[in-house]
Amino acid sequence: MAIKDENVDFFKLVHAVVALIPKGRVTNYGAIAKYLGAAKSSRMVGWAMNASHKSGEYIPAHRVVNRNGLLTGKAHFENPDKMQILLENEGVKVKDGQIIDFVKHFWDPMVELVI
DNA sequence: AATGTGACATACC
DNA sequence: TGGTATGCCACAT
Repeated sequence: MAIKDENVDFFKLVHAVVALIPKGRVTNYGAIAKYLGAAKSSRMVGWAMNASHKSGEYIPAHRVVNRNGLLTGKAHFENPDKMQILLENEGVKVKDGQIIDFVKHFWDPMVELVI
């Protein structure tokens, strides 16, 4: 216990960024990865999301989609439809698993968050 | 230690 | 215009 409390895992960073995503906004894996300084680790972001389930905190993974604005991770939710519903509930229009006007709703941590 | 994996991204055909 | 292939890096076994 308390041996590696301050251990900064990549997951933790990803969780932190995802948790900072404003309501009604969405982002993609690459942007988060880039913000963390690992632009080529976009896959790790998705991996972190997978671990977010085990994480005690709530991670709005539904606000994270792929570069195409497609809800690729919906299958990993408890209910695949829930991801779309959550987004629509926040004002993000989703059609057939894809975000409409993804660019409008896009939230770039590099821009919104001070580096 | 080495191999496998993955909720992506990019390039090529 | 869409499928295939490869890169990429951290975590799991």
